[in-house]
Amino acid sequence: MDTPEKTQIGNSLSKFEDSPVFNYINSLSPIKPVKSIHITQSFNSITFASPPSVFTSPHVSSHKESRFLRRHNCPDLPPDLPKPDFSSDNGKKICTSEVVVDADRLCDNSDDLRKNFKPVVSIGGASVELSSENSRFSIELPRILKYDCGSPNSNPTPRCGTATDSASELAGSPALLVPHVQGPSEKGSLECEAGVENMCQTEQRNEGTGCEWESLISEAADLLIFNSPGDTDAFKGLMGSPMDPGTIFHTSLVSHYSQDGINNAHKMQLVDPVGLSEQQEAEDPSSLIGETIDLKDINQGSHDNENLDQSMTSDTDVKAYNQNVPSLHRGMRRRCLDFETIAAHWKKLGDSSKRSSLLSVSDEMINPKDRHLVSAKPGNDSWRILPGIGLHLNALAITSKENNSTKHEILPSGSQQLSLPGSTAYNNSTTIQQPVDEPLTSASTERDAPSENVAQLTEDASVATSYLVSEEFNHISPRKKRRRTEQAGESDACKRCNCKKSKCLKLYCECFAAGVYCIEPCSCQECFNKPIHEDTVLATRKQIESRNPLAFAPKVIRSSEYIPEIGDDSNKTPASARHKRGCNCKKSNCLKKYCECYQGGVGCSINCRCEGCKNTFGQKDGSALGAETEPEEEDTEAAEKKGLDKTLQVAEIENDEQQNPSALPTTPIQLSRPLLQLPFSSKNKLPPSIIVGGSTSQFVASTKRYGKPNILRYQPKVEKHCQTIQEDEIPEILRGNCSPSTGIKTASPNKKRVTPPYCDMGSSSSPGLRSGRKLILQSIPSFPSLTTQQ
DNA sequence: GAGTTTGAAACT
DNA sequence: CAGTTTCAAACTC
Repeated sequence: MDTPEKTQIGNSLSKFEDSPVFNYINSLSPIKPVKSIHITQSFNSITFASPPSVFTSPHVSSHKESRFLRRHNCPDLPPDLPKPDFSSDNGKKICTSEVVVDADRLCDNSDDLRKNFKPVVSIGGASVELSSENSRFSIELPRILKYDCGSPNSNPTPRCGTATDSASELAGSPALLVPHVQGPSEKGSLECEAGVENMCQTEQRNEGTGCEWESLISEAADLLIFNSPGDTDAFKGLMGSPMDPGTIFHTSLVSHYSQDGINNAHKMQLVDPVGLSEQQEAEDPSSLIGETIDLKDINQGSHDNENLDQSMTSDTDVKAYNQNVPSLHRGMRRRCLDFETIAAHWKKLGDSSKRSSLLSVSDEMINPKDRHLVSAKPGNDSWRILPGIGLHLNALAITSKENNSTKHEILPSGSQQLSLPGSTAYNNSTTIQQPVDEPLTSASTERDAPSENVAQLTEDASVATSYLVSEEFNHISPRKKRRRTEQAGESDACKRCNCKKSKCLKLYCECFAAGVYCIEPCSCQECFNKPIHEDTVLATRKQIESRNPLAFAPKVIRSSEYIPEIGDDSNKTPASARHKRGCNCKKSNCLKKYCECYQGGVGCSINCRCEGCKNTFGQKDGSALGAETEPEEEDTEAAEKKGLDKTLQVAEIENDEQQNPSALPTTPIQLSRPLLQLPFSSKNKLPPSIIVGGSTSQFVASTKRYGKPNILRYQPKVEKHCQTIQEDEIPEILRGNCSPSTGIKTASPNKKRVTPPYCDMGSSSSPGLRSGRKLILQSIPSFPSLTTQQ
C-alpha cells in the first residue's frame, strides 16, 4: 500500500523539490499521518468506540443500559470537575467519546476511557466540538427548558409537548432530572456522591436556590448531552445561547467539592443517605463494593464501573477517588445528587435550622407546607405536577431521576416510569413523545427560575426526602412506614407493599408487580425493589417475564365502554372491563377484593374459574349484573375513560402488547388500566396527580387531549403505585415484539390466564397497552427495545 | 394492632 | 398440567 503511493508521491515531490529523498520523506510523513490517522483513528474512535458501544449497549443486555446511562453521566463529570485526574481535555475526550460511541465502557474502565479517549482525541475536532457542545448543553438546556416552561400558563405537561421533539427526548431526561432518591445508602461508599451533594447543599446554603436547580439543570444538560449525539445536536440547534447557570454552578460546586468534598461527603451521608446508594451503584463501583453484595450481582452491568473503581475499595480510596475522579462520575452523581441534594435540603428543611437557610433562599421553598403552594406558582408548573402528584409521585420523580440517567441510556426506560408524568414522558420519548415534554417542562422550569426551582426542588426534595426517609425507615422499621403512609392521606392512593419475604422481587409484591419501585409508604422488609437494585429488579423481572410474558401486564383491562366501541367479542364478558387472567375465587364469591376482577372493578369473564361468582361488576356466567351499577363512580369515570380509552386505544392498542402500562412511558397506558375504575376507586382514586404519574406519557398525552383528568380514573391497585413506571420494562421488550403491532387484540379472549390478556385487554386492552411500560426504561430493555423495536 | 382468611404466585 | 406451598393483601376482631 504505502510503497506505491509513497513512491509515487515521493517521485512527484522529488521532482518539485530539491532532494528527492527529503521530499519523499516529507511527503510520506504528511500523507501517512493523514491516512493513517484517519484510518486508524477513525477506526479506533469509530470502530472502537461508537460501534461497539452502540451495538452493545442497546443490544446487549439491559444491564448495559443501566451502565450506559451511568456512563453517560461520567462524561458530564469531566467538564465540571476541576480534578486533576481528568483534565479538562480528558473530560472533553470522555464526553466526545461518549457522544461518538457509547460512554459506557469509557466510563467503565479508566483504561477504556483512555483508549477511547485517544481515539477521540485523534478524532480531534469532533471531540473538541463535542466537549464544547456539552458545555453548551448544560447551559442551553436550561434555556430550552425555559422555553418550554416559558409558558407558565400552559400546563407543565403540555408545555413539554411544546418543546421540540429533540427537546422532548431531553424532556424525558428532565423528568429524570427530578431527583430520584434511592434507598438510603447506609454505607460510606456513598460518601463520594454525598460529597457532591454536600457541595450542592453547601452551595445552596450559600447561594440558596440556585444550587439545586442549577445542579439539576447541569445534570439534565449532561444527561442530554450524553444521551445521544443526536440529542445533543438537536439541543445545539435549539439552544443558541451559551449561558450556563449550570456550568457556573458546576464550577462552583467543583471548587467546593474539591475543598470540602470529603467533609461534605460525611455531611451528605448524614443528610441523605438514601440517594447515594443508587448513585454509587451506577456511578461508583467502589460504592458498590462497600455496599451489599447483592448490588454487585445486580450491578453486573456496572462491572465496568467497578473495574474503574476496583482500585478503590476502601473508603479512603473512595474518598480520594471521589475527589480526584469525581468528575467522571460526577455527572451521574449530579443527577442523583441533585435529587439527593434536594432531599437533603428537605431533610434539612425538616430541621428548622436548615430550613432557615433554605428559606433564605426562597421563601416559598422555605415552608414545606407551602411547598405545594409554591409549586403551584406559575413559574413552577412543571414542579407543581410533582407536588400535585404527591409523595408517591415525588418518589417517582426521584426515581425518575435515576431513570433519567438510565433514560439517557435507554431513553425509553425513562424511568422510571415513574408515576410522574414526566417520567413517563421520558419513556414515552420512545413510544410517546409528548409526555416527555412535561418532564422537560418541569426540568426546564426548574432551570428557568432558580428561586422557583428551589421551591420546586424543595417540594421534590421533600417528597424525595420523604421517600428517602421512608426508605431509611423501611430499613429501620416497616411499621413506621405504614404509619406514615396511613397518616398520609395518600396512603390509599399510593398504597404500597408490605412484603416481608419476597424482597419485593416477586409478583406478590404489588409494587414490583406494578413495575414500580418501592418507596416510602412501603413497609417492606429487605426490599430489593429499589433503584439501587435496579439490576436485580430487572433481572428478576426478566425471569418472571420469561415464565409469563404477561406477568407484568395489567391485570384488568377495561373495556366496558371500550367494548361497544370496538365491538369486541370480549364484550361477552359481563363486566365492562375484564381481568386478563380471570380470577379463581372460591370463597369470596368474587365479592371481595380477594377477587382480582372485583378489585379491578371488572366483571368476571369466561377466563375466570371462580366458583359462585357474584361479581357485581359482571358475573362469569355472562350476566353483567349490576356490576357497573355498583361502581357508579366507575360509570362516570368510565365515561371519561371511554373518551380516553378510545383515543388511547388507537394509539395504545399498538402498545397493548406492552400491556404493562406501567413500565414504559407507555405508562399512560397503564393509566388505561386504571381506566377500569375500581369500585373502590373512590378510595383508590389517587389524586389526579398521582394517577397521572401512573399514566405516563400516553397518559400525559391523553391529559393534554382530554385535559388531564383521565389519569384519575383508572388506577387499579397496581397503579396505586405512583411510580407505575416500570412494569413494562422488560415486558415491553419482550412484548414489544409481540404485542403492539401484532396482535394485541387478537388474543383469544378465552385464554385463561396468560395469553389472552392482551387480547382481552386488546379489546379492553388498549388500556393495557397504553401503559407502555415505564419500567422498561429503567432497565436496559427499554433502551434496546427502543432502538431495536422502534 | 394482631390474627385470620383468601387467592394469586411460586414451586414441585 | 395439576397439586402443593408460599406469600401478601384483604379482611375480621
